[in-house]
Amino acid sequence: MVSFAGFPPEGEGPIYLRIVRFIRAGVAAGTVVDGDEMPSRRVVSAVLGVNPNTVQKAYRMLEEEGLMVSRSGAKSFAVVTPESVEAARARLQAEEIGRVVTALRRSGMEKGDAMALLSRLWDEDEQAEERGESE
Amino acid sequence: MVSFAGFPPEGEGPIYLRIVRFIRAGVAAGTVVDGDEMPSRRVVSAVLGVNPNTVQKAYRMLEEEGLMVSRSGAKSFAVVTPESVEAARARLQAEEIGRVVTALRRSGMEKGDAMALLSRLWDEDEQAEERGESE
DNA sequence: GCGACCGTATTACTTGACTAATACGGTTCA
DNA sequence: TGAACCGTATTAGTCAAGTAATACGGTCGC
Repeated sequence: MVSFAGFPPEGEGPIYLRIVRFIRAGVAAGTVVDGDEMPSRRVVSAVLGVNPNTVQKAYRMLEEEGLMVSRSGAKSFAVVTPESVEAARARLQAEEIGRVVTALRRSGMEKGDAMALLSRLWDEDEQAEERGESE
Repeated sequence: MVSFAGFPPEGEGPIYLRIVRFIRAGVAAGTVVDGDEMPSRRVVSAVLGVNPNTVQKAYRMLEEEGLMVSRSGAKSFAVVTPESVEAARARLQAEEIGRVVTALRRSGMEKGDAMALLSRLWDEDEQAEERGESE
């Protein structure tokens, strides 16, 4: 059974996305294995103190990513095929960054500048989120 | 006088940010020169069919970036110096990467992985161009 | 000085994202 | 079969961002 132990009580961003991240991290870390039973929406909602629909939203997203399967009325299970999961995520991420790489190179930016810019913006984004997005 | 001719009628994101981008692009492209008079909030609002406060929000942001100056009761003028041009271009580029940073962080990626991915994609894009490929 | 225009501040409306409340039908197993 | 659990759908409440409505005081040219 997939465990939600260690789920950060406070965190960044919407709850349902934090759930998605948590499971994805578990998959990436090997904590979640193929065929693992996922706790029901109601159980997770009780543990986290949120509404079952919030968990449902997360589970739906995970299902669309191919990381779990659900059948109406029955239990849900994790689907972990490391190659396809990693490949799919890497493709999405590469797509995102690829557009920017092309745009930045076209504008005459150097690789080192782009790296530094990414690093700085990453930290800023992190701090902004920790602060609650005000400025 | 800075012109809003060619302002895209439809576009992505909030209106005030599109205005900011439009002016930044003009500064970066040299269309807007130093000391250029900026059309008043009311004039721009009439041309674009939005509320003066929407323009005000954009102008305020441009002022904070050092791209224009405003005095209560008087006209507003563009400030174009080598520094401000560089600032405008940097802002445009930062916006590009900023979107990716948010997307990648939202997908649960670590900073180190993002840096590595950017580095790899940059090299690939470089090599693709050397080979004379087009997209 | 005074009218016309300017930038600015305050307040309220609209919309979408996020979450919750509630109800419905399917599956499982004694 | 029926009780207990499951996933799912519909609807409503909450909150922040974006935009609008309105009013205020400053600047400028006649």
